Amino acid sequence: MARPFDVVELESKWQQRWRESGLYEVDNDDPRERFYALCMYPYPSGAAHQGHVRNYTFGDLVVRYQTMLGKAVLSPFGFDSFGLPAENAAIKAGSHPRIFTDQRIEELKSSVQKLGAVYDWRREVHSHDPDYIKNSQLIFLKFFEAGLAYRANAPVNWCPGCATVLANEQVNGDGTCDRSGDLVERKNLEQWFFKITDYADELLNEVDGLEWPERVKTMQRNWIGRSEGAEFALSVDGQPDVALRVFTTRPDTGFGVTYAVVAPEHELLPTLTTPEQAAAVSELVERARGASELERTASSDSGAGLDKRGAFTGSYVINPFTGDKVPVYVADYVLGTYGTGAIMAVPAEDERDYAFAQVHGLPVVRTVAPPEDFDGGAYAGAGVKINSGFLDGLDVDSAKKAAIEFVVKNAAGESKVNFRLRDWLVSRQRFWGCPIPVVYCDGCGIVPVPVEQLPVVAPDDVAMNKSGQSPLATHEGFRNTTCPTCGGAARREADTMDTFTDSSWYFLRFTDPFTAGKPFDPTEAAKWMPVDQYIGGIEHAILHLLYARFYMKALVDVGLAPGLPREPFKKLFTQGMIRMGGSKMSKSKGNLVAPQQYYDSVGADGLRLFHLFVGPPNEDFDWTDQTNDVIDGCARFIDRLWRLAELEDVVWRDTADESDLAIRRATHKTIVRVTEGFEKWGYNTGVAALMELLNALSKWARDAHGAHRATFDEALDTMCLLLAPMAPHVASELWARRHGDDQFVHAQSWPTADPAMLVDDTVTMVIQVAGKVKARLEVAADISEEAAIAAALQEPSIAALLGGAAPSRVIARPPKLVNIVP
RNA sequence: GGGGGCGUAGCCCAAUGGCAGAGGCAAGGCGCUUAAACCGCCUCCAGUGAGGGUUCGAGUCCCUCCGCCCCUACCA
Repeated sequence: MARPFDVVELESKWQQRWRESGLYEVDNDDPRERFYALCMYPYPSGAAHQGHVRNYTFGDLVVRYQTMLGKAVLSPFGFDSFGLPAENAAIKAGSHPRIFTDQRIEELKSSVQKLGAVYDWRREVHSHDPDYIKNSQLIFLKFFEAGLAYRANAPVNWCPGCATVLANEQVNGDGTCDRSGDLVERKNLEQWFFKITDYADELLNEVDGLEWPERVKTMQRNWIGRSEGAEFALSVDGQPDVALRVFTTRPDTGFGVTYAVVAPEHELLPTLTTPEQAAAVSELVERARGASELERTASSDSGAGLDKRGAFTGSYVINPFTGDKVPVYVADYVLGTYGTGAIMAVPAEDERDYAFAQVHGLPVVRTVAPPEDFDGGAYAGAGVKINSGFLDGLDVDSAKKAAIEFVVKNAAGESKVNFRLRDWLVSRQRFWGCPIPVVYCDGCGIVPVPVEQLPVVAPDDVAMNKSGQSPLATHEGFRNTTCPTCGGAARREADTMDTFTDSSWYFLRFTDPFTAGKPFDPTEAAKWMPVDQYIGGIEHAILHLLYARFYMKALVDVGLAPGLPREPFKKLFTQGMIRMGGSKMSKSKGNLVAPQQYYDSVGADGLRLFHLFVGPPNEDFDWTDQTNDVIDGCARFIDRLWRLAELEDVVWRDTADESDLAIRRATHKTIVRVTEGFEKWGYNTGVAALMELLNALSKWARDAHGAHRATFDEALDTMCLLLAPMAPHVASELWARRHGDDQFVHAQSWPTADPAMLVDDTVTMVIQVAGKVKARLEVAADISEEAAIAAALQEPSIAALLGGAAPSRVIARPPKLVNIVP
């Protein structure tokens, strides 16, 4: 595209001037009202792609807009610089992940700066900086001290491709690794956990008060997965010392329990298995152990394969409600990790139990009367209790309460709340992460590394591999140490922490990156927290946001963040994703579109305007063949504005006339529309409003009728101000050309509309008959209801339609509409 | 299976329950030009996925269905 100015030169000039001006460097004691705007800090994967562009454009808009509203806006940037891709790349290249990472950081930083996004770079943070590592470790030790970090042998998700353990959150629904796509295996290992489950209730309850997208809030609630019910014991027939504890959300269905099921991992399974059934049970257990999650969850609807996925143990338990003996099965549809790992099965009121019962020929006893027209198997809805002894006639909710009372008295029961949320497994058998700061001593056990010895930093000469063993474990110099307590020989922990631990507190470090010796000074952090506006992708709706919320609460509780709010992010905005050819634009899909070519042609401003204009920010959009044309269109808008500002052959009039009034009104209405766009994340309509104003202004200024200077200046200055957050470079340049080279448009106040300019003298009033538009009338804007009705009825075409008959009803919404119902 | 979102012109998208069109892209035309591009001006195009309901009035609210997308899932 031929541009009326040198876009590359202009943009780099202003980027330099912003840096030099320090306009967006804010100090913690800034007297202005504070505002903390934050985009999720990125993993440094190389030069920016359109997803970054979109993200940081929105973030920059918030920063520049809030600044023009007179606030001190904290706008920090940093890098989530630990992680697998760098380690894998280093293994491949035979180099060190730090080299790779630092390179990528420079690339991403440079392309973000070329976007014209402004940050307080003095506060830049990298997760892999020794200082950051030290503080991450200090937090770990505080968690350990408080009992929030613990070590346990646990079945874990092992990804053979990544050669590491994964958190539950990193395993896909089909049992594959979120990152590599490999099938995840189950292994028992000694691992470090964070006790996020201690906060399950708080994490759930406080979701309600967050100004977050409903969708994200729902996802958080579902992930935490609170279920209310009862836990009680089933006594085992013939084994008086053994009881099988089960959890249910439907204690009211107790009379319908026709069998029980334990998970293949259940500790009582050997006790329950009779010699006759041993072969069948062990076959089932082997199958379940070897089976991937994928196989294990397959065909759950159809019931196909269920015969092979369950086996009778040979034992019976007593249904405490009926006193009946019911068989105990082992089946892989019951999970060892949820509830007690055992269930009471009620085929009549649970679909999975029903499908299993059908296959294994187990009886079905209804305890809730289904609706008359019900013809399915299990009925899980509301209704009246039947076949349920003392519960008969009750509704489900009352019956639940009564049944819980019953099991409390008769079956060692209690009402119980279970969560789907598990403790957070933070150990990773990888090199490029924050080392876990503990040592193991034969005499003293687990010993935390003393704070004054932090950070524990990995040596550079570690052989990285994918053997599944932590690379640090192979480095004798690192591994062998002395016990801080007894001075004897000890071994360092060789695992590193999940990188989600780094991203769980970086927003706090940003508030106070200068304090040494601790993660942040609470009084400094309290000046900015919580983050007023957090911006990021929907892909972080569960993991990152949940972990960060947990960290915030835990940091307060362990005393590192006294006085700070327990929720870190007040408002959250999740941007829509960019699709291309039907799938998400991503590095792994190889369908990235780099911004550089656009920086060179339409400029960052043109590209920014495109991302703002293409549609609502929270909605996805498709990058198509037509997209480049639309981007050109956005640059064309900038060019048209430029030419108008530089237009020389305007006929200037000395006095204002009616046409000036129209332009002034258009100008002030545009202020309202663009401001609303900023407040309601409707940038697309804001850009459209600016285009509209430019069209009107351009036509008016070029007309032989001529323009009045003050009107023109007001309109053009207003456009520069409104565009300052959206297209900051060209807005800066035009402002400086109009007001002097030392003038910054971004140091100006956001314009406010004159209310007098927002009302028109006359309005087109629509006259409807029975809801259909029949006539239009130009009326005074302040017309009364009576006058509007009178005018409508007097309108000849309306009078003719009514034929002299009195209308049965007239609805007037002056001055816009009168609706006559004949 | 559960949850959420979307469906308006050839395309992207606007419309506090009140005239379906603000803006852009594409297409076509005119002007400018030796010509083209650029630039300026103009034109064209849908009755809102389907069907019900509420209302004086529905793209908008409610219900059913269709299509596409995202998230989630043996969680007892």
